[in-house]
Amino acid sequence: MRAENFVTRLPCQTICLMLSASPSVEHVVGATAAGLSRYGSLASTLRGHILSGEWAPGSAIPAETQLAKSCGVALGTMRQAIAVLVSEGLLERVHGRGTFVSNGIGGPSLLRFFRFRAASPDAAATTAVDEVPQSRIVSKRVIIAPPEVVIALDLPPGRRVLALTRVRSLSAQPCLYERIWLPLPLFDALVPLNKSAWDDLLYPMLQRLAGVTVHKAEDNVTFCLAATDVAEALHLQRGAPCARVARIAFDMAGRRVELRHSFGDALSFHYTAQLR
Amino acid sequence: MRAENFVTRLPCQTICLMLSASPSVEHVVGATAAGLSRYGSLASTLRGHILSGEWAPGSAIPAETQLAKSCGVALGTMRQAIAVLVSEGLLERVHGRGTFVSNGIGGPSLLRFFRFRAASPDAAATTAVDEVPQSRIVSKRVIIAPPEVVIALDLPPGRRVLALTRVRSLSAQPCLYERIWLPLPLFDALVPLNKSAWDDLLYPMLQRLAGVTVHKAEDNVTFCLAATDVAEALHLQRGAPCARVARIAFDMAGRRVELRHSFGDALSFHYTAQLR
DNA sequence: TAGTGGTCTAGACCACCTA
DNA sequence: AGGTGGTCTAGACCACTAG
Repeated sequence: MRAENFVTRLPCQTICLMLSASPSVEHVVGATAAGLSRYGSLASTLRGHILSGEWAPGSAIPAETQLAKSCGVALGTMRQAIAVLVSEGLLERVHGRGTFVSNGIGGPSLLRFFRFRAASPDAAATTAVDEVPQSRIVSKRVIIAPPEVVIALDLPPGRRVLALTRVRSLSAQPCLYERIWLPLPLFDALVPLNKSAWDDLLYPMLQRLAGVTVHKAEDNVTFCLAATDVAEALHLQRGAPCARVARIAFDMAGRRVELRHSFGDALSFHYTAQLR
Repeated sequence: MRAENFVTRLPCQTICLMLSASPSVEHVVGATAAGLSRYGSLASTLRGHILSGEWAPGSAIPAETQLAKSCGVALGTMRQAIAVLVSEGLLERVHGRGTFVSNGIGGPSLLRFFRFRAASPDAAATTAVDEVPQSRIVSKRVIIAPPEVVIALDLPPGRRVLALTRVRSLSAQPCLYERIWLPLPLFDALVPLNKSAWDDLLYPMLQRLAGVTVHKAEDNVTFCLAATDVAEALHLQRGAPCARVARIAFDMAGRRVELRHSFGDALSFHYTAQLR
């Protein structure tokens, strides 16, 4: 239970010493350094510390100078290793304060490209983005993963998932109907939760209760006609045009940790993306 | 020595001005004089060379060592400056060959997130992406920019634009109906072009005939009901559900150089985006 | 073989933040 | 004031690509 810095630094030092002491054998190592540059190996080592939870999300990692010294490399090399993880979004540097493990993406930041005209008559819509929608869990049950979920989350067949449906509202106006699938046993901790115990934002809950940090997501926008449950929840006619956003969320290790289908009234929906 | 630092800093700015050779780069000068880092100033200088056309898209820039020497800075500093432009997408480094000015984004790469189910029954759809749609210009005329275009392209009111409509087809099947607005006089060179003289891909034409490199774009996805012209072009019922992608394209200097509204059958449309 | 970018070092000093 | 990351130097050697 000792997550102290001194303890965590030892394996790094060991590996680094091994690499530098016998240059002729340095490519033999399988896991960390397989024909990699030195800063690449260091990046892998640091990544390991993050993924193992040794360095918790939000916490500061040791200073560059300290890391460089304990790994026996020049400062610039260690900075380069850190830069790799920064570009991956795993670390964040703050001038004068330190380098921190990323907290992942929050719920609101994922809504940033997902707006509703109804909430803001003008096209600017920047104000509406800041408003976090209220969420109400409609149903919650454990099921065997349906084929579509098995494929999207790359699960072994027969795996159980926690299936949620919820309605999200802006200014008490229902605007999104969501079906969410969370793989088990990863999210076992969420199964006993009462419907009313869920927060408005899911991802902070996943981090707090299951230790899973959502770090990346892929959205797929399509169009469909409202099924009965969608229509009822959004106060639409059955068969009304709907926008559907299918999202796959990834954790820091790149594992697929959530599939979500969000439905909204097609005519009051827009989605923005940057290319390049 | 502190004195040494001041001494070494002065000649750099002198040489940089000499390199830029055109005092008309006011956006550079303003930023340079302020408390910018040295590599930041160097980056601005390099950017000026690219935006002025002195370094043409696709061509190699001088070697790092040479640039560093002529600017009187250490190699590492020049590398940092180059890295800035690489991260902006203006430069691309190729190990062993050189550093090249970016050619911008091609037409196909902008279609990468814009796919049609009809063309590929299964969800993978990677094959269909490589297929470049055939384009047929339906109409072409010069008009005063409508209010929406004025806003989207940030034009002075009363400005003329070249307005195009075109139909794009995959395997002879019309799948996209596009309205395109190009600001004048920037694209005056395209005005006299015959309808049949247009290529399937617009952006390479913009570069070749008007010297404008499209470098970034922003897509906004919404849904609407087909107007008469859209419906006819796509062989749909009037009022049928349509996906609309409103795209604003930017050139290397960040100017808005195109507004485009692309319409497709909503039921055979999907759009993918990565978050973070 | 010559030229390019890529990696790495061992320092120095600067800018920023917190206490 | 003391710690953090940010900038910069002046070298060295390696890896890749070309003629």
